[in-house]
Amino acid sequence: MRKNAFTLLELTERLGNLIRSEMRRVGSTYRLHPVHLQALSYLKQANRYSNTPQALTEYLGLTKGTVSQSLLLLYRKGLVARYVDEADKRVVRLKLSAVGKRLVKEAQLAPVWQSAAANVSPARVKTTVLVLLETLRNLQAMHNERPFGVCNTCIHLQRESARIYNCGLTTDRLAVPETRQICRLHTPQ
Amino acid sequence: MRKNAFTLLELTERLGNLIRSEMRRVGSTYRLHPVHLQALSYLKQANRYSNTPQALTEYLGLTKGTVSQSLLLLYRKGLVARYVDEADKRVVRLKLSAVGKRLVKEAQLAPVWQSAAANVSPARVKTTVLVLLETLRNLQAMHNERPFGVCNTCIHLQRESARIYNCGLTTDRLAVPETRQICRLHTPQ
DNA sequence: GGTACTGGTTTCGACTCGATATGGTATGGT
DNA sequence: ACCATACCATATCGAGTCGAAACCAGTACC
Repeated sequence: MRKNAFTLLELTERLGNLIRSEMRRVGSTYRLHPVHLQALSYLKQANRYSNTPQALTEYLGLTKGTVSQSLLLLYRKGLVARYVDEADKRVVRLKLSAVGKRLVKEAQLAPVWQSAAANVSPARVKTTVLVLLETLRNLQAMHNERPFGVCNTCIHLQRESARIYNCGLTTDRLAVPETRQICRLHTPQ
Repeated sequence: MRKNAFTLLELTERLGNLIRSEMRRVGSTYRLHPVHLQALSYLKQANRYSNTPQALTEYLGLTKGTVSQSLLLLYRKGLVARYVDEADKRVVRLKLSAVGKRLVKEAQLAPVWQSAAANVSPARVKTTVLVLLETLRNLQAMHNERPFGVCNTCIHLQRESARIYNCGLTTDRLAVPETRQICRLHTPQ
């Protein structure tokens, strides 16, 4: 099915453009570009290994210089806080400010999508999600990119007891809410 | 299934970003941005009602000023030709030059996608395509945007005989290859 | 202590993008 | 024939993206 793979590409491209347009529209209220909204949304979800400019750069697929610029803008607008890491003074830790968190909540695109996909059967949506996910993983693997997932689906997550988790890679103890965040060290099972 | 609709949004967004990155990479060879490649690819497929700056503007979801700029760049690089319409001298007709056509062929992303989706069963890919298409149509309808499809799936296409088609909207006769092109007047059945 | 490496920032130039203004070109009414 | 209005496209401006390359700490290794 070469033909359908091509259609898939076109559709995703088109939907991607639509999302961008929508982000532009929503973001213009705050004088923010799509990439800014994406950065904020990422930072809201990023765990402690992933809240750095470096991680954001990998996530967005841009260069570090570019991301540095965008972060500067977000900082000047008071949407993110930056502080240097104690252990390694080269790395900068990023955190959403209260205003930033509120903005991410306000600027959601999700509602529009929910109604757009409302008439599709849950089973079909699920299939779609799985297919897209597999395609995404494959593409990322081809480019040696990190998959960026949550701990539940990570090979390194170890359950010690009911409420205690460990990361086998960093040997850190993880709080339960933290296992729902996005990690740049994520390795799919 | 609110949750899955949200996941769908995230996945599409991520795949969209990946496509953009890839386009940036491919386009950098020719000093072109993603938007330029998209414009060229669109012009290659656009039928006679849809090869204008206006149509391209709607397709890309940008403003006419912006698109005018990008077209100027493509023109200066000798990738597209522009000439004024005889019937209505306000409108400009766009056409890929030989170089432009060659470039579109070279700068394909499709092969990468085909291998990325190679292990997914055709039936599942088909489901995915249908779900995404429906979502796209719904989103476009919500924003009063044009769907931009090919004649096969258009309500206005009339078959007169084996090889003769008509467009019921413009009352023009259509050549067979033309019915496979993208039309901005497309109305899904 | 020197050297290589790494995370981030800065600077530069080409380009996007929306907003606004402008100039041709139809169209419809009087 | 004339005018107002709508429409298609272009031009200009300013803020910002984006990659490339230079640069500047800290860190790690020997």
